Order: sequence, then structure tokens, then C-alpha cells
Amino acid sequence: MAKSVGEKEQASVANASGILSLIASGSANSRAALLAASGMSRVTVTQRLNVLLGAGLVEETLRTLPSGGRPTRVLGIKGSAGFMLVADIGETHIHLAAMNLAPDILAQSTIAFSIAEGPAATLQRIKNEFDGLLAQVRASHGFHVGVSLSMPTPVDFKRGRVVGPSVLYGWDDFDIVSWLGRHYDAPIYVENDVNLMTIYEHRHNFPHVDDMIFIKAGTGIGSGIIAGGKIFRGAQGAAGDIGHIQFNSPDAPLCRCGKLGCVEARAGGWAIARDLAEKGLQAETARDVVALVEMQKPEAIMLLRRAGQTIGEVASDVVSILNPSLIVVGGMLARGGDFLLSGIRELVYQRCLPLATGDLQIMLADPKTDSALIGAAHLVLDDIFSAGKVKEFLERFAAKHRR
Amino acid sequence: MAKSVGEKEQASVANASGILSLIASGSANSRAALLAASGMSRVTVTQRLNVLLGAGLVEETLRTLPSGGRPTRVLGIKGSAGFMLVADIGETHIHLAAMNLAPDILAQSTIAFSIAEGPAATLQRIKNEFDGLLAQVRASHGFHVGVSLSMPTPVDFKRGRVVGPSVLYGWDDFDIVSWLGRHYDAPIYVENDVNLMTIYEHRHNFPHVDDMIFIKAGTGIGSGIIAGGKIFRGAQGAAGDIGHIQFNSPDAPLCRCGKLGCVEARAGGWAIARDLAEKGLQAETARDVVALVEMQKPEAIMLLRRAGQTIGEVASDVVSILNPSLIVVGGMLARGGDFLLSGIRELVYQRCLPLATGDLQIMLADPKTDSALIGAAHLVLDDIFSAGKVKEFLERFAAKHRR
DNA sequence: GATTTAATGTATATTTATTTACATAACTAC
DNA sequence: GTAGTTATGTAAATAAATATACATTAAATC
Repeated sequence: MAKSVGEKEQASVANASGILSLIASGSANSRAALLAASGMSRVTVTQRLNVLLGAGLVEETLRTLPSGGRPTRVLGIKGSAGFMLVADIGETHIHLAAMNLAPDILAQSTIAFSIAEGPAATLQRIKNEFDGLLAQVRASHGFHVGVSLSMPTPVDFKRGRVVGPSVLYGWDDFDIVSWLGRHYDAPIYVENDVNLMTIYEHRHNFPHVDDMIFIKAGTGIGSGIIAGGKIFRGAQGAAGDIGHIQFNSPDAPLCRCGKLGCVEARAGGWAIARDLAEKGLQAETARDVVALVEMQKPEAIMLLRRAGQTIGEVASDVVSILNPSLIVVGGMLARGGDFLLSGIRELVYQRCLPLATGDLQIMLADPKTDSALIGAAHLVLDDIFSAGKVKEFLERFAAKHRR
Repeated sequence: MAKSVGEKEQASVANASGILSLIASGSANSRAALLAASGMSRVTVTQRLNVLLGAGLVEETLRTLPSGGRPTRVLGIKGSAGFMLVADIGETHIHLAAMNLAPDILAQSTIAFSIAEGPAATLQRIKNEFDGLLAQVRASHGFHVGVSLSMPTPVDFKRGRVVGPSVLYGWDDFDIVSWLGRHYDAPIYVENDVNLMTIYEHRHNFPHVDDMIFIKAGTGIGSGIIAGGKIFRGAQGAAGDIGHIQFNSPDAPLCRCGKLGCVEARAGGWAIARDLAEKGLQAETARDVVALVEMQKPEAIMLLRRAGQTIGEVASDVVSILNPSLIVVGGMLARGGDFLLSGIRELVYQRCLPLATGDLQIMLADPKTDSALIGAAHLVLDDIFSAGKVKEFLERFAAKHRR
């Protein structure tokens, strides 16, 4: 049976999957690098690359690399080839955005969030808001590549559900992916906010670091792990839960989780606020704590530094266990200047063996407020362009353009 | 230029790399599975597989899988296709072996080891011993696939060197791989013994577990991490170093490393022996401790159980950080019955959140004494048959058979 | 033992990728 | 500007992989 020209073209798009994956992952950003990385002949690479360039998925950037002769043209995914819908569910608000593949924010909005509403009603409101964003970007960025949700609670990524017992009553085990999947013809992702911030720091600021830790010190304390260049989630998606590691001491404070002496009950934003209130200072949230530090209140500074030491104690355990080359500290408390960081550094360098701390960097995160949102976008990009799934992506892309 | 038949045959062997890698890694053990996993056509798979069968690298095992129709023949790497030289350097002895690709021990020997001798002299003695083993197996197992060394100290796997400061004075930073590489035309591997025991437990007993921890409780305390199905080494190869995590307490004992209150100084074999000696019992090594436990000495049982609790304390940190689905406990102290294990279980279940412990198994290791040795063999096999390196292996194999 | 079922082998035509060889392009250094 | 250098494109011949269709094999089931 003779195939039509149209079918042939689509078939070639599907063939270009390996090339696309290499470009998207950053493993190869030039024709020469593609040649080496793919192992294919130059003719084949050229041909397939041309298909991708023609389809508008890949572009030659303005950047070139000096080479001694004709400079190498740098290739990259074309940002405007598609868009994603992402939402960051916070404690009180939901921040939503439509983003291109750069990933850059194309349109965004914020709505209120209340736990009391329950998952179905909340997802319905998110969908309504997404509809508005969709209308703004669909014309210019035709292809919908995915939906990604950031949750302020542990998530089993594989199953796409909140795993509990969680602070989000009613969300435990609710099948978010299926609910959203009924409305969108694109892959759906749900992930914990700390893991997404970790992905953001890794992909955006330290793409060449293979083993790193991100610590979020806010109201609670959590962390994310990059192991071998990839986010590490553990068996149930609960990896990085350092907030409820306990330290013994005579004055071990009671934690929200019901145990005594957890890191969070000693160094979390709520714990510091509790201690400040005891000293007669007005503080309820992590933000209040930072405000008092910025006002140079000595009690607040002392407590923030002590929180750093507590976090440093658990960070030193993490360093001994994982031997990362970088620790990035973010979250609201990290905005209180270097007091937190110096406390962490002090304990890590004191307690870890020189072998592990020799090349270890400890630094503050990007103070960007939407790092979870951008991390959620990176999560989508990493997945749809991964070696195992590009083909599926290209089939959807080709199907869309066949219509 | 017309190629000779011989050259053509070698070229086909080289092409079969993908197939070989899939079979060796256990990802596909039948023709049907190879079809699905490789994405190639049945004709191509058949053809390449026949090349591997003909070369004697792969064999049809006697095992079949029922299928409803004609049963599926199970394929596997042919054990006798080659051999490896492995050595496990212990505190006082070196255990050496020649192994086939099963991996089974074909021939073995043991020689004394003294730190005082230094690396060059020791490696020379290992080489001499290897020469003897080589003579025994070369005739029947012609192809030498690799050399692998187990070291009782931290190792930077990538660089193939002991990293210190280590108990092996003089070995720090000695280039073991280069030294051995001068004598063998095969890849050389050097790895820490705890990581190799971890690889053994994973590949041999729990190949389908993705995230697990192996804890070695012997004279010292160490651990190995399997993350996402692969050994995790960290930035300097120092990951899993739980022996020198510190706990605060008024009576924190002095550790060999110079710090106070390390896990090892509380629960290591030497620490228990120290405490037993204080109580007037004869004990110097972990073996002595276990002997006393076997003699039902209540002091020894109490201290072993308490050591389990201490190890459990650090294990609970590891569980919170990594969320594994399995913890395997090995080393000399694990032979003292369930006293150690129950102490560990007690603390882990007490201190970790239910989410992390819900599906967590904690069990004793295989009491095999040569698990590091067999792990060292698995390390070689996993590497030479890995997707990135099979080609290299097949080229060496073809070159050998061209002669 | 005949029948069913799925695994496996193989020849041929077709499609696809690679090699080879030559041509062109775009920069640096002089 | 010219020479040197490397990047990149392309046509034609060659080599390799695939689809297709048919044949064979070894078990389970009746």
C-alpha cells in the first residue's frame, strides 16, 4: 500500500525521537554533539534534525560556539513549540500559569485555596482557571504538552496521589491524575513542592551537579535529593523527609506530628515563632520571624542562628549518608540573611569527615517565589522528552498537526 | 574494498551489543522479551542472537516459561564464556578467586595481608597469586573479562583509588587501577567492601528491589545504598558512611576518628568489646562479642541489643532521608541472632513516620562470608555489559578470537 | 493422539541508514 | 583580503534493518 506524503512526513517526525531527546535533555546542543551522542551518521542526523526544525520543535539559537573554524550553531528546543499548564498549590493560595517550553511564564493568575473545599471542588476551580489561561495562549502556542501540579504535602509521584497522613485532610489518596486526565489530552504530573524546588535549583542553576540536596526551611522543614543527576523519590515518594528526624535532649519540644524533638519542632518557622512569642515578641509565621530578623531583633537573630545549627545537625547526617557536592538552602527562613546558613555550615563542617566536606558547597537558594512552579514545568519537560517517552510525545504532536 | 568473511563475522558480533546488554542485565531473558525491549524486528533479533549463541557468549538455559503454546526458551549469559579475577582485601587476609560469569568461584586462595607492606608490594603479591589462578582457569575459560578489588576502606570508584584519611596508611591516593592495568588487558575495578556486599545482596537476593540499604555491623559500622536500582556512591564515593554520625549524650564515648559519640564508638564491634572488657569479660573483636552472645552471656546480649538500638537510631535517619523499601543487616554482629535486628526494628518503627515504614522490610543478610567477593564479580559484570560499554567488551572479545 | 496455541525460523521485497566523496559555509589568524 | 580550519549539506552507491508471508516447532488441552 502506497503511503501518502503526509503519512511519510509524520513517520519521519516519529523517527527523530532520539535526536529530540538528546537536545531537550541538554546532552547535545549542536550537530557535532548529536553526531557523537547518537552514534548515527551525519546524513541521518541532518535529515532528522531538518524534520524537527521544519516542524518547529527545535531551533537554531543565536548562540554559536567558537571552534577554530566555522562556529558551531547551538540548537535548542523552540520555546514557542508548545505550552504547559502548571499550578502551585500553597497553604492559602494557588498560583497558576501557562508556560512555554523555555520554560517561561506566558500568563498567570492566583486564586484562593482552602483545605475545607476538598479535592474535587478545588480541582474544578483549577480547571476553570486553566481554561482562562488556555484561551490566552492557545492561539500562539498551539500544542499542549502537559499539566503539572505542585502540592504542599508528600506525594506518591508514580501513582499521582497525595500520600498521608497529610495536612491536606480529604486529599489523601484522591486520584488527582485521573480527575484531571478526563479533561486534558496531555500527560498529568503531580509532585511535592519541595521536590519541584529541588528540580528547579538543579535544572536551572546547577545542571551539571550530579549529587545535591535542597533544604526548604519555611514553616516546616523538608528536603529534596538529586542523586546521579535525577530527583530521588524513594519507595513511596517520601524521601528527603528530614523535618521529622528526632534529636534527643532533655528539653525536646513537642512536634505537630506528635513526636518529641523533631527538627521541625526545633527549627521550623512555627517553632521559632512559638519561641519568640514566649519571649514576648509578635510572631506567628516564618514570614514574621524573618521580619523580626530584618528589624535586627537580637532574640530573632539568635533563634534563627540556632535553627541553622539544628538544621545543620540533620544536614550533617544527610552529608554523611549521601555525600553530595552541594547543599542549597531555600524557603522563607533562608531569606533572613546568612544567619541560618552560617549555623548550618558550622555544624556540617564540625560533624562530617573531611572527605565528605572537602568539595562541599553550601549556599542560599535563588529567592524566586515561583521556583516550585518553574520546577513543575521542568518536570514535564524532562519527562516528555525522556528517552522512553519522546516517541509518544512526537506521535501526539504529529496527530495534532495532521488535523 | 571487499571485506573478508572473518571481518564480517566480527562486525556482526559488535552489532549484537544491545541484545547482549539486555540479556546480561536481566531486562530480557527470552526472544520475545528481547523483541519488546529492543524494539527491533524479530528477524534482526534472531540474527544477532544467533551470532551471540554461535560465539558462545549466550546460551539457551534448560529453563522454559510456560506460555500456553510452545514454551519460551530462557536465555542467559553463558557462565563459561569468560572469567574474572577478584580479590577481597580484609583486615588480616586477602581472599582471591577466579570466577566465571555466573558468577561462580572456579579457583580460590587466601594469603596474609599486612598494612605495613604498602600498596605496591601488596599488589605485586596479589598479581603473583592471580597468576596461579589464571593458570588454572585459562585453558577452560579463555576470555579474561576483568579484575575487581574489594577494599576495607573508602574508595573513589571513578578514580580507582583509596580516599583517606584511611586506616590503610600508605594506600591513600595510590593509583591501584594504573598499577594493575599495566599487567592485564582487561578493565580494572576497585570498590569499597560495604558497597560490594550491598551489590551482592541486591543482585543476588533482591534484584527487583529499587531502593534499599545494606548495613554492615562488624568491627566498624558502614552502609551501602541502592537508589533506583543502582549503587549510589555520592560525590567522592563516601556515601553510606553512617558509622561516624554523632549522637549527643552526656556519656558520649570517644571514637577512633577523634570525635565524640559516633555510632561506631557506641555500637561497633570494637566498642562492644571495650564495654564487655570493662565488665570483666574477655573480648577484643566483633567475633568475640558474637561468641559471648552465643554462650548466652547476659551482658553481651544486653550490649548487642543496645547496639541494635543505636544502629536503629541512625537507620531511622536513613529511612527518613531515603525512604527505602528494604534494609538488610549484615556483618559479624548480625550473626549474633536476632538481638541486633530487634533493636534496629524497635527504633526504626518508633521514630519514623508510618508512611515510610508501612512497606519497609528489615532483615538479616545472607551469612555468606564471601559476599564482597561475589559482589566484586557482579560489579564487573554489570559494568562490562552496561549499555555504554558492551561494544567495547565485544570488540575485545572479537579481537581475542581473531588471533 | 489430534488439536490448539504461541514460539521461533527464514526467504524475499522493501524501506531505511550509512559510507563515501565532493561541495559549500562561516569563522579565526595572519 | 587570503589561508587555514572546522561546520555543515548533499548525491549516489552500499549496507543493513524491517515488514510480510509462510513454515516449523514444542508444549498444553481435549
